[in-house]
Amino acid sequence: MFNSGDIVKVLIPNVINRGYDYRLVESADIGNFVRVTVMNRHYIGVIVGAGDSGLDESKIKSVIEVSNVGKMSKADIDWVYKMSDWTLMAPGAVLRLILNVPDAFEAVKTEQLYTFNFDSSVKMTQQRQAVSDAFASNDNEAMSVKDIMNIARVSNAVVKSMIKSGALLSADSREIKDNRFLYKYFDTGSVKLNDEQQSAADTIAKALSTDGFSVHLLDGITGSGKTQVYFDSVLRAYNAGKSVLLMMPEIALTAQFIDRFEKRFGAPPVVWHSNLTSARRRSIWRGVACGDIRIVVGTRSALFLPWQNLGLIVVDEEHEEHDTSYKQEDMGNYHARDMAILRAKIANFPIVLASATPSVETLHNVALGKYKRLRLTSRFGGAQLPTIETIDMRVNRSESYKIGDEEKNGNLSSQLCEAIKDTLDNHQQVMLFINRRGFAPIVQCKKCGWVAGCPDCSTSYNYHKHINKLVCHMCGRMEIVPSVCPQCGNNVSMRGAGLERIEEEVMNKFPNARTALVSSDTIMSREALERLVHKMENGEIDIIIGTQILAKGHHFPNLTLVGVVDADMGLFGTDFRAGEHTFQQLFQVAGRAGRGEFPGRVLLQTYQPEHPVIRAICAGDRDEFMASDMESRRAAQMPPFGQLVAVIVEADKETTLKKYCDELSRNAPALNGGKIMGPIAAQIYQIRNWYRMRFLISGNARANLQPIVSDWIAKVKQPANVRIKIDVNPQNFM
DNA sequence: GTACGCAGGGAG
DNA sequence: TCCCTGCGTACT
Repeated sequence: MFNSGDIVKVLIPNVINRGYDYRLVESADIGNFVRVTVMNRHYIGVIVGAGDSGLDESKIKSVIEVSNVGKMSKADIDWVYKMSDWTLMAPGAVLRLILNVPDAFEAVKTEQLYTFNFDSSVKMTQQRQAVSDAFASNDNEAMSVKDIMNIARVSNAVVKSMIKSGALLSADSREIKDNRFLYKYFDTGSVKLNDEQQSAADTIAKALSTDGFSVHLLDGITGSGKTQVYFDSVLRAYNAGKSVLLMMPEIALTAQFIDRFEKRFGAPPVVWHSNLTSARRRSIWRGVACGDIRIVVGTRSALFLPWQNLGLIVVDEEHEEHDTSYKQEDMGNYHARDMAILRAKIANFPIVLASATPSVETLHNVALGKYKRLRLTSRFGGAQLPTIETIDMRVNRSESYKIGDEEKNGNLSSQLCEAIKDTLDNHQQVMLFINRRGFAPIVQCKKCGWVAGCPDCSTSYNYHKHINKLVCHMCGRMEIVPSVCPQCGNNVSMRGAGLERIEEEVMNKFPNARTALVSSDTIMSREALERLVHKMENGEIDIIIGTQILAKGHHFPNLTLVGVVDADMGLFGTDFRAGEHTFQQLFQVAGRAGRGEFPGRVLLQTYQPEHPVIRAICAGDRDEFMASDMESRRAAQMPPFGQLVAVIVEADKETTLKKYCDELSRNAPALNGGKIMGPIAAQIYQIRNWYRMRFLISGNARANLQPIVSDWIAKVKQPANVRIKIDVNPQNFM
């Protein structure tokens, strides 16, 4: 406890900051949020300890006020510094992840708010639908124009026109009541665990009662009942007075899941995700900060809520796919799973990882005895696993089709087409999986070979047919499609196959089938996805064509055929995780088929049926594949047997970049049992008009690479217009 | 991160 | 001479 007149160290977010000293004018404690000025601007910071700068008294400013909006726990402060050590982000930058709800400390502003008029007969466009979805995902709570624009990702013009047409109704600006998330949870007794589930639940219960750190891998295929097992743990921790965080992929936060939660606990969960209104965000943040909200179900950013007395974290589906599209990387380079484990370790409580496809790293830790594995083997309702076969595309060429007089090369082999036909004849549903958005990945001149490329990124443009534009999948830039080649004036052609081209082929070959397209371009919100799931369940769709967005967790009993148009796509990746990622993706996709009373069939179109990944999928043998993948990583000293740190250097001029990289190379430290590789051009050399080079630092599993890297970077003076991104344990190598 | 101050160069 | 721009620095 500090008193008026004491000098305290305040960590400030939004600054490359290790803490500044301020003088208190009232008493406060470590963890209190305080308002201070930095260069005449106001910031909310956190008291992290006694002041130690040794600066002259006259230079030290006073704390403006101590906030009464809860406190940050001691564990969270420790965690911020440990994350900083691990990721090499400044502690202030890490704190920003927690203090990213700027108006949590502001009085409620008065703004004109609007509600959605669900009775309006205004014509629905895709943009307007997105607005409708935005309201639906917040229970039609009144929103400001700014909130609507942010959440629905539409322009001001769309909102204005909807106000004018009466699709949006003016609501009063009102004070948000802060008590709407104060649910009481109890066991409704609606679920009876089977023996296997009960034994897993008991093991976690024991860990909870002994009050120490442990990691449990809840390992079971979809439908094996993992959710009810960890629900048991959630309730135990909650009843013991602890707070509980349930992390899951955005896409899995469905109405179906919320229903299950409510059925088990008598009230809905507090849900935290990226599309909340600012009022809701503030309310939940404050509720968690003062300990009123003790269970939150959310995406990985929920890890950064100001938790009080956190006593259990559940990470459902640990390897959340990174969206490789142009969505801005929201919070720097960290791995949510590892940071969650770190958090549990600091505060000494158990953590549960639930997955159908655990990562190689996690299985390695199981093998080392660091994590405890709890297996669920029986599939609920006795549904059978699907049969998985390959179609060798070297001998089974795809069939062409005609549009008007034009003959087009197809992408679906006759074997796959026949299987589709049989399935449709049986009045069952088909899923076609292709992990590439748009119509064609390459737009090229047939004569001179010119390829349409994004001027700001070193990638080619993708052609998107439904908007008839060229789209850069790196930065999102769009351009009109050239009618002729800008170099030689000849015709351009669309090469390669994306989702939309497959749709064209399907509609041509199966004109009577009802198709639906699912990708991040067509499904803008969870509500849109749920509408589609609904249609699928009601049998209003025969063939669903989609990207990996389809791979996760939906249960379609009448879906009996899954066709993977290009199973090889992930195999040519250059990094050591390519095999694992392909396996997990195909494994999850395959799991979609035959989840009801009819057996499922999965067909993989491939040019290399002998590839170990493809063979492992067909054999349905996850453990076998993981074991062999782990062996090759051991041989190559790749994670988890070795460590990697990527240092990406970016500059707006190539000369600056080269000069700085040379300087770094000259100053590269000697590494005992490791090496520094590079610089090489980053996998994507140019993004948003910045040039990029990459160093890769490797070391053995016990090496402590972070201090070596940070000393190295600190040693070389960094010029203006150079950015450095340090990625410890990188998941991809862009 | 970002505000600010200084140095250098072009326009008047 | 004035002002704009680019770069470097410090922020408690």
